Amino acid sequence: MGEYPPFAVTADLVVLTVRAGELAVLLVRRGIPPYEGRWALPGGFVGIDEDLPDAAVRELAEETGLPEPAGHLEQLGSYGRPERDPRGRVVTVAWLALLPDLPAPVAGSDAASADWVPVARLPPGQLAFDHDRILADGLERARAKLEYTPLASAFCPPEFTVAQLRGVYETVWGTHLDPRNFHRKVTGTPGFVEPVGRSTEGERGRPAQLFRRGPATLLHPPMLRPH
Amino acid sequence: MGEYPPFAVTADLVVLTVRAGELAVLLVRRGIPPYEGRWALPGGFVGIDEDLPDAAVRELAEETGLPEPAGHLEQLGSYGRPERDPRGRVVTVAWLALLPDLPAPVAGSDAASADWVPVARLPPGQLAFDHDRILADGLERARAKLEYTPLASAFCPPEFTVAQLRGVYETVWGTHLDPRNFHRKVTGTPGFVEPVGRSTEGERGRPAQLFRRGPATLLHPPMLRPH
DNA sequence: CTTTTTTTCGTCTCCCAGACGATAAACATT
DNA sequence: AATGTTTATCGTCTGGGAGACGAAAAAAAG
Repeated sequence: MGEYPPFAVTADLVVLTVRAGELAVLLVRRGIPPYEGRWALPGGFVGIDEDLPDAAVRELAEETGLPEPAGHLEQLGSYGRPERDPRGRVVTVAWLALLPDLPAPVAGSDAASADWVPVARLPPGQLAFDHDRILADGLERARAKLEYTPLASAFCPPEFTVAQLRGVYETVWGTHLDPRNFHRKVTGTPGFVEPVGRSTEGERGRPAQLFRRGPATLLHPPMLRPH
Repeated sequence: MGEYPPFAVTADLVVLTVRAGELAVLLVRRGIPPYEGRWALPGGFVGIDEDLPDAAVRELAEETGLPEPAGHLEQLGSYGRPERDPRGRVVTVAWLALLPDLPAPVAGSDAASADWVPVARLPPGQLAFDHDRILADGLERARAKLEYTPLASAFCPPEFTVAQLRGVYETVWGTHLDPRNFHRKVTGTPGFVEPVGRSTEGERGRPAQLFRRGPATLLHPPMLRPH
């Protein structure tokens, strides 16, 4: 067997979190050409003996500094326009990660500085390579998945309140949800959340019951976006 | 720049159609090692200057012999376990195609024989490489997408009846649907189908109104699977 | 002690899905 | 020509869930 065209394969990450009421994406400032000084999605080359999910997990750990946070990671898609990287023919396998707000600051292991950037304040067309499109696809995927999966809890710490979960939906969708109907829906959908037995203390207002993630993998019926 | 690990990149296709009341997938019989004599998904190497969707469209045209049928093509995902191809490190970008039943027989342009194989009669573990998993993922994607998109019409000819469309749902899902509720749902969902003004002739029973695809890209509310 | 804030429980209405009766319009059979 | 068979299409009824709110409960803030 013989002559295949040689490609480079990378793993790029769309890492999303909700912090301070805003949906934020993890970006790195590029220190070398091409696109020097521009924001880019974190990522890197896949090792020659490395499986694709392993490469994504490795890059995520390198970039966030955490071993394996209790978030969610799934393949988003592959992008390989011949001109997308001026250095050569590079196909990237993009991944979508949803993480709870990290208490530890993001310490980039390599020299490039990494930071959370609120997506609402990110002007389009500013990212390196075709990362604008990859980010847009990741955002759309995340918004859609909140409807029919319990993945909103991936943005929350292990124990959370219904109001926290509602805040995730409101931030990701950019909409307002009725607290009473949301409460009924979440607690009434089997397997979505499980009561932990304790309540919050020291917060404002009436203490809220604490929940953890339920075993459900699909929401039946789904949580529909308003309008 | 310089030293990236070299990969080969292929485009593999899960091409589905509904024929004779069965869901069938397009498979090729491999004529050379590895996996000689086994069924495999059609596919081939991506050209060094070729965009990924272009490679998929090209492979689809080569394998079906048709220029660009009125079906649907979307990226399914990428698969790249290091041991998935004994010839070397090959990452494949898999695509899902939904086509109407082709009047022309499938004439494989290359020596390998291609044929439609009903998925129900395909024992698991029989496909080359990791194509069993890719096929399973493609089937699951297709079944799920019928719920919230009008993509069932991609399995139909340009003009079709409500009963034909119902038959697609029933064979893909393997369920029975009530003809009256289905008719109300399809004709009542805006943008799903558009009446063409004519009716069928010479068929059994009362003539049925002909429809064509509507402009909707998403079904609101979705067509839910029973149970 | 009152006000404010937030959680949580109910109620009411509308829409939609599922179950199913009834009618319409063709062909097949006698 | 009359009748039966098949399939399409329209209607009706009922139950569950979503959206819009009212109201009570349980804490902190003033």
